[in-house]
Amino acid sequence: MTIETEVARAAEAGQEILRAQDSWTDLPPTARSIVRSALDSFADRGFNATTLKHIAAGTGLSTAALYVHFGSKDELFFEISRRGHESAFAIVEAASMLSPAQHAFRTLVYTFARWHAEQRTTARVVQYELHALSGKHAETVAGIRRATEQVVRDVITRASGPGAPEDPELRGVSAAILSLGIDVARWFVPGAPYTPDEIGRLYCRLATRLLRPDVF
Amino acid sequence: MTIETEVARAAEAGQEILRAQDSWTDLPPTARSIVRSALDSFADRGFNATTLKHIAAGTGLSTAALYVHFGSKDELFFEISRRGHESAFAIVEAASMLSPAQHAFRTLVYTFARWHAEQRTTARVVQYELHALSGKHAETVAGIRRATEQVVRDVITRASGPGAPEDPELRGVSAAILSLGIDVARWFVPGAPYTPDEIGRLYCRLATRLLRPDVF
DNA sequence: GTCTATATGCCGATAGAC
DNA sequence: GTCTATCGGCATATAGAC
Repeated sequence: MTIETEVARAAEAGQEILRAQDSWTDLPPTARSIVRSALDSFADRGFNATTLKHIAAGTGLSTAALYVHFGSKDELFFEISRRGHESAFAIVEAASMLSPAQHAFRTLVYTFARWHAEQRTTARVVQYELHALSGKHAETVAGIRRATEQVVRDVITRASGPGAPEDPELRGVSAAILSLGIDVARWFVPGAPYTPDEIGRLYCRLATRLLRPDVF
Repeated sequence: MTIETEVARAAEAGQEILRAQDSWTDLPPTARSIVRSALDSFADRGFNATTLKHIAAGTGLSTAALYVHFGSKDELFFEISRRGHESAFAIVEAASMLSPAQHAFRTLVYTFARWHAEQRTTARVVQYELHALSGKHAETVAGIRRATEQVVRDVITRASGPGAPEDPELRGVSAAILSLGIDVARWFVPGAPYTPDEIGRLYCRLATRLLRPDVF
């Protein structure tokens, strides 16, 4: 079994997982368009630089009309951030349940990286606008983040053993793989030298090098 | 020559490079304290959420007094961002001039990663507040960024050959190593499980795995 | 160079008509 | 549910005394 075959299998499984994600289909049309507009602005201006005027402009509504659909700017942001975090958790968890462990590992890396490219606006809000949350909102999101990171670490640990000498770098490797995936949301722009699929495949191969340089 | 010996040599060279960096010693004391206060606030609140009141509070001055030392909030920010970018460029360039190429590579990875941890406030402004720049300011900074990335890519290319089969993943490996270093500024907090030195050494080993899984 | 006082403008949010 | 009009507050920046 070559590495390329394994990567191809991971890519297929990852695409399946990403397809299953729906975004905001439960909301009525007006609320959904507000969310889309807010998400875009939060992603490329940041929370503080985004005004209600920006959000309203993307929908054709007045700023006053926004308050019919959301309680406040803070609550609108929280709802977006929370659902974004849940989405990231869901894809990671779905990958983690595959077997064998090494297939789960590769699928997780592929899916996580590709999500950060494909859902770049959501991912930016999720990863880079945490400071805009406070109090109970911040706690809720922090909980989801911890759960996500735990799943990633578990998958990596399972994939690295048993049957192989324990890698003393395991903790560091986990941190690096998580870090690589998240940072995609910072540098990726549509039309970049890589497509989301290519980023997923690339990181899948690189993660394999990081985890077990001797496997292939 | 073991990998550990090589990492130790890179760490030593990297510390030398970082020691040579001075921060704002050319500014008069009041201006320097304004910069320090602004830097702290920009780093953990972001540019837009930082008010002149925040900056002034960190210095004991009134908001009006700030204007004696800096033209505007935008110019103060630009000066901080520009010098931060120049600092990042300087350490990368210093590492790039070492030889042999593989020692330059390891030292660059060590230094770049450690800088993002140790100078975390500066690094956050540099890497995550680009949106606050516009016009000529944005262009100036973009130029320094391009130069920095070019040096990194060149070092990695030189370290990977000649005398070895060309790695088809070379571009991707460069992107990943740059990405890993930058993302340290996002997740690192003082007192984390790793010290800046440990992060540098870890990333030095991981980068070696990424570049040439077969070398050690 | 630093202060207090203030000009000016935009922000988030609300009131009330339709 | 959407609008126009507006409130109260805080932001950056300036004026002018010391």
